[in-house]
Amino acid sequence: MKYTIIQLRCYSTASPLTSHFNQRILHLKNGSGPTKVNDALQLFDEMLKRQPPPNIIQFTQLISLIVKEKQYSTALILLNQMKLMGIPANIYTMNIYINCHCRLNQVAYGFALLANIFKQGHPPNLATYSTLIHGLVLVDRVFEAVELFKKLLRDKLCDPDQVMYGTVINGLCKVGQTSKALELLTFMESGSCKSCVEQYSVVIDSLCKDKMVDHALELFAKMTEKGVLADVITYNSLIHGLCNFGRETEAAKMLRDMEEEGVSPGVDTFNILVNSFCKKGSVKDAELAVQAMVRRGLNPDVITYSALIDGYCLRGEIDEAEKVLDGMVEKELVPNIITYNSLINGYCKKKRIGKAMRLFQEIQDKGLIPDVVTYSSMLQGLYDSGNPAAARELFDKMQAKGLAPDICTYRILFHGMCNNSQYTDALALFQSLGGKELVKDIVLYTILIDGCTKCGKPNLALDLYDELLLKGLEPTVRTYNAMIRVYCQEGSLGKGTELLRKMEENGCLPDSFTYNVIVRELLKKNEHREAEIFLEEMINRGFMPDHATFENLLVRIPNVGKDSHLRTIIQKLTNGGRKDT
DNA sequence: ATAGGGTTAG
Repeated sequence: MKYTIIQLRCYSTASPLTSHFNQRILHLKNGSGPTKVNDALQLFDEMLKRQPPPNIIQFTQLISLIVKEKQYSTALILLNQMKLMGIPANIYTMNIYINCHCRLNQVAYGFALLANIFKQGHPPNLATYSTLIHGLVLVDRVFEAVELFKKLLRDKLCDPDQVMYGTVINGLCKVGQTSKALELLTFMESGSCKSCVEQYSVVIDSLCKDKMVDHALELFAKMTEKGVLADVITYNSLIHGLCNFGRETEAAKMLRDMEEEGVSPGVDTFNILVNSFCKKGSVKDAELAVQAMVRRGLNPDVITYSALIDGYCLRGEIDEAEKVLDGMVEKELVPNIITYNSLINGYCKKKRIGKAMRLFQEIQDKGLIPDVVTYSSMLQGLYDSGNPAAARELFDKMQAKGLAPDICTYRILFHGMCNNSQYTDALALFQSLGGKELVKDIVLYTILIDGCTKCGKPNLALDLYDELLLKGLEPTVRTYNAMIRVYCQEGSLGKGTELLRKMEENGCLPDSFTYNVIVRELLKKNEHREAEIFLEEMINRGFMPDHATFENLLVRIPNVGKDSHLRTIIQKLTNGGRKDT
C-alpha cells in the first residue's frame, strides 16, 4: 500500500522529482561546453532508473539536446534504451529517430521507418515529412526531395509549412537551382503560408555563392520591405558574400547596420571578417576585427586564432604566427589540425622543412590525425627542399593510411616531380591515373606541359594539349604560355605568335609572361619587325620586358638601324627607366 | 516551451 502512494507521487507533475529533472534539463539547455553531452547522458541514466519512469516529454527534451549537439548515434542509442525499458514511442520520438538516421546517411532506413509508422496506425505528420525531405537533400537527392514534396501537395497529404518550404528551397539552392528556389519562395508567398527569415536567408546565401551578391542585396532589401526581419544568419551570409568578392568595406558597413538594427553579431560574424582580411594579407585589419569582437564581450575561438595564424603564415611572418599559437594555448583553446596545417604550410613555404617535419610528428604524438591538406603541405615542402624520394614515400604513406589525394595533392606531386627532374616518372604516373575524373584538371595539364618543355619533349606536350582540349578543358593563360614555349622549342615560332592571337580570341588575355616569351624568341631569330609589333603592344598594355628580354634587346642595339623603330622603343624604355630612378 | 529547416576556417 505504501508503495502505491510513492508511485502516485512520482506520476504527479508537481512532484519534487519531476521538477528536479526539469530544472536539470533547463540548466543543460542553457549551458554549453564539452560536458554538456556527458551531463545529459548522466541525467538520462538517472531518469531511466526511476520506477515508474518520468514523463516522456522530459526524455524527448533530453534527447533533443543531444541531437542539437550533433551526437546522432548517441541519440539513437538512448531511444533504443527507452524502448527496451518499455517506454512507448510516440510521433515525436519517431521523428527524432528518423532524423538521426537521415543525419547518419541512412535516409533509406528513414523511409523504412515511415512504413512502420503507417503500419502502427500513427499517421506521419509535417515534421516527419520535412525530416525525410531534408534527409534526401542531405545526400544530394534533391530531385527526389522535390518529387516527394510535390506528391504531398498533389495528394493533399499535408499542408506545407515554413519548415517544409525552407527545406525544399534549401535543396534547390544546394544543387545550384537558385532561380527555382526563388520561384518557390514567390509561390509560397502567394499561398497561405507566409515566408520568413529562414527561406530568405537560404536564397540570399545561395545568390552570394553564385557570385550574385548584388542580387542578394536586392532580395535582402525586398525582404526587409516586406517586414521580414533579418537575423544574424542572414547578415553572416551577406557579410561572407561581400568579403568573398573583396568588398570588405561594405561588409564592415553591413556589420554596423546589423547592430543598428539590433541584431548582435556572433563570434562567427567576426570570424568571417577576420578570415577575409587574413586571406587578402591584411592581418592588421584582422587584428582590429578581433579587438572589435572582444570589445563586444565575445571570445575569439579556435577559428579566430587559426585564421590569424594562417594570415601571418601567408605573409611569411612565422614568428608572429607562433606568438598567436602561444596566445591561444594560454587561453586554453586547443589548436586543431587546421591550425597546425597553416603552420606546417608556413614552415614549408619558408623552406624550413626540418621544423615542418618536427611539427608533423609532434601533432601526431598529440593524437591529431594529419589530413590531406597536411600531407599535401609536407609533400610540397619536401619537393621544394629537393627531397623527391622522401616526398614520394610520404605520398604512398598517406594513401596507405586511407587518405585519398585530392586535386591539390596531385598538382603538388606532379609539379614537384617535374621540378626534380622526374619528368618520365611524372608522365608515367599521370598515364596510370588514366581516366580518373580528378585528373581532368587544367592546372595539372599545364604543370605537365611545362614539365615536357623542361625535359625537351615538345611532342609529348602537344599530345597532352590535344588531350586536354578533347576533354573539354579550358586552357588558362599559363597553359597558353606553356604551349607557346613548346612551339618555340619545337622551332615553330609562327605557331607561337598564332596562339597568342588565338588565345585572345578565346577570351584569354596574354599576360606579361606571354609577351616576354614571344618577344625574346623573335629577337633571338632576328625578326626585329615582328618583335617591334609585340613589344609595342605589350608596353601599351602596361607590361614591361623582363630582365632576360631586356638583355636580348640591348645586345641587338648595334645591329638595328639608327632610324629603326625598335631603337626608339629601347631608348624610350631606358630613358623612362632613368627618369624613374 | 516534446519532433523537422538557413550561415560557419586551412
